[in-house]
Amino acid sequence: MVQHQTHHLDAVFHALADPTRRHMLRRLAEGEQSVGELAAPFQMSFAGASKHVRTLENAGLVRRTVRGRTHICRLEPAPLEAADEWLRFYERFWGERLDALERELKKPETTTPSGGCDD
Amino acid sequence: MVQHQTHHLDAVFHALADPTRRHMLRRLAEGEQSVGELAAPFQMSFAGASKHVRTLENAGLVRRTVRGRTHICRLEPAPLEAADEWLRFYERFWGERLDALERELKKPETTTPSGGCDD
DNA sequence: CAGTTGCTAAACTAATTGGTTGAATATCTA
DNA sequence: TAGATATTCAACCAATTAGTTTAGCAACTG
Repeated sequence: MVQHQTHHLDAVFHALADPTRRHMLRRLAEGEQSVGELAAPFQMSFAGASKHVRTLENAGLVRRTVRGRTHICRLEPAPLEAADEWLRFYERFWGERLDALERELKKPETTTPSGGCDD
Repeated sequence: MVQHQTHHLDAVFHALADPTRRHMLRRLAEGEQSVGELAAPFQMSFAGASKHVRTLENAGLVRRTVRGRTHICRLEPAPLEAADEWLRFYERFWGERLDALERELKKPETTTPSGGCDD
């Protein structure tokens, strides 16, 4: 099983907390993109966009392959899955009836059903 | 239907990008907590923790009711659902076979199946 | 070879962040 | 009323961030 450490989530959520970077991920969902292609839609300087790609890469959301002089990026879904997993802990709070979940949660000392040390 | 605007996600993901705040949310999943109770487990100053609660509140993740001199916080799941919804767009990238999804994604000009203007 | 292209690196700025402390406010309690 | 409790507010600091510009480095192209 993949270890979802807390500082991973820090980086992942932080990377997602920016519209430019989220937009880049959406583009990458359509297929591989060079840094230049990723940067193109934005007003900002090329170097600026390149830094966004870098933070995505540092968060593990993007993997880069250098082919010639162009850097080809592709989506790395694992950290997104980790983030989703974290979020889904709260799934019962939406959708479900509230009184039902209150009963569920009042069961004493069932600290974390998923048994993790994550926060 | 709830409108999930981009700046909402900015604030939500940013709020989640901090272990202290994620920890607070976990505590709130067990039930209502006062700001003091939320602050207690942490080394930092009370005012510091109070600021974290505030950012959670600003992101819409926490709702506060003032009862007497204590502020009672409870979890507000809607933004978590919005974040999860955003993440689940990428669900096919994990779990699913990769070649299958490549075929799916190569369907030309199906920009965003969920039909939104979100990023 | 010279020039252009794709990209990173470095240095800088302005704004934001996470944290502190000390004071202010309001509520409960003796 | 006086004091303790629960909390925010304001001012401040150090570190980080998002952005810029300029320069540099490979790798293609003629």
